[in-house]
Amino acid sequence: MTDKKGLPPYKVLYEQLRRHITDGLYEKGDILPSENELCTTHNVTRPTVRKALDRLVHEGYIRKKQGKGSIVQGQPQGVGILSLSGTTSAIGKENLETKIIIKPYLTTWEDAFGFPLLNYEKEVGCYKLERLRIINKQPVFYDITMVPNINLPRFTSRNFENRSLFEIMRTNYQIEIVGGEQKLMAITANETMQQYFNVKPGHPILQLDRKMETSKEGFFLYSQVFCNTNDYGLYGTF
Amino acid sequence: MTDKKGLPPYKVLYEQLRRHITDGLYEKGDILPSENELCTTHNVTRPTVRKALDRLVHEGYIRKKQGKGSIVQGQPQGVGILSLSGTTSAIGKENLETKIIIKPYLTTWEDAFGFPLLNYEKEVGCYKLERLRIINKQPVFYDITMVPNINLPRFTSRNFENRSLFEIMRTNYQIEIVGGEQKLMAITANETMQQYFNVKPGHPILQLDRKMETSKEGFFLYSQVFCNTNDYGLYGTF
DNA sequence: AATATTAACTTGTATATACAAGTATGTTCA
DNA sequence: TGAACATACTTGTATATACAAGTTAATATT
Repeated sequence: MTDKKGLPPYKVLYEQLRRHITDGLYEKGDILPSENELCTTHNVTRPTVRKALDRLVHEGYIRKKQGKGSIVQGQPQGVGILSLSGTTSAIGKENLETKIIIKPYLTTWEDAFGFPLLNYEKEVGCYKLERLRIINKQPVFYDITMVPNINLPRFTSRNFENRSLFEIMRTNYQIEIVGGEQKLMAITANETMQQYFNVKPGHPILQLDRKMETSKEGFFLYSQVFCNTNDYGLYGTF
Repeated sequence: MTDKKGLPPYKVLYEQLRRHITDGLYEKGDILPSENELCTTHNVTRPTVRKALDRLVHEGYIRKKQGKGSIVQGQPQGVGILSLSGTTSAIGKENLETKIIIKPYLTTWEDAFGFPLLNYEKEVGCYKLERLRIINKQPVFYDITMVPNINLPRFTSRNFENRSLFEIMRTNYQIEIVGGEQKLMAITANETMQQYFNVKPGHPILQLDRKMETSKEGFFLYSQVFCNTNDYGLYGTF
């Protein structure tokens, strides 16, 4: 039994619950319908429901308590920029505004932020996009993302404003980020950053170079994130 | 069916496999016995085996491939300073030298780096120690650690030079770090850091405030790490 | 009225089974 | 010899069921 996209039921349920949490339909402290209720409403059995819930637990969306239920934790603070998810889920949608500085365009690789590239990646080139993330009217993240040019229909024409790249990958191409590696360092703002972040020369900036592994074998995303941690420190759990 | 410790079978299996990997019985690239084999050798059913394997996958010890098997990944490199372990395992022991600046001493809490303290923690006070970590003769980490003063026999008299705090906790007190939360930000070096790291004023420094959860309920460790990422960027996987 | 008990929930764990889907290997046929 | 196929593995997903264990609230008892 699969939905139109061919997703297995447990993923469908996971997506729906996850969506309901990120959309605020369930708020922090709320209790999800019991496993048995979810069984009947979604016409699946308990192990299937539990598989979906396990994932939500793992990613920090909910917490389970025996005898009580599944308690919504809200935006997964456990899955901040330092672990699995992107900046959107690290901060919470409400106050996050994403501004596209450079729309995705097809180009050749110069360098993947120090990460070695596979041969096929060099051949096909990549999409590159630059974004500025603004929290409560204040620019906090400036990131450059490189996506290898495999078959991603209509990729450049999609709307990236206020939508997470991860979300677009997941919902439109069924590609999920399953892990990755990252390098972290503290630097001082260069002229570009001084302009974007509206800070003085010498201002400390947190730099994050990431290579992200996806559910599609051999397909990686590369990004470089600059973060003004003056007002918003990065938060994560492990 | 439980073992002497009352652990459920899936945890017993998990512990055993995990042990075999960390002990080097299985090496990177090896393929674990198939799920069905593990079923028969451990007298459990497949869902139980899969539950144990799921955990190993999640923690990065193995990786599964449909049609092939469970491939051992070796020691989870995903456990760098940004996730589970301390600085020692993030860098590798070889070139890391630890210098104790202030030996552990019993004191009262001023503040746990912004993390809220439990009442009992405030009452019992804490051990505080300061260390400087030197890589290839170059100071890279300066950290302040606070350990609540529960019953830790001979804690202040132990030798912390060139030994990880985590290792001491694990081997001497059977306390393991099981998770935690952290805040990250970029700052500029203050006078103390300028001195320790031998850098100029205005030098960017990476600051990491961590609260670590242990296997002992209600027992947390707190630390603040300052890192000169000029030559050694922090590296981690997720 | 306050307390102890019971019942009805919740999640946690485990079995037994079935089929789908990916991988590797051998076998057959041209 | 070489390519196509069949087979026997592997993990992935799902059902149906059962009981244990923790939580909550109603009920019975004192």
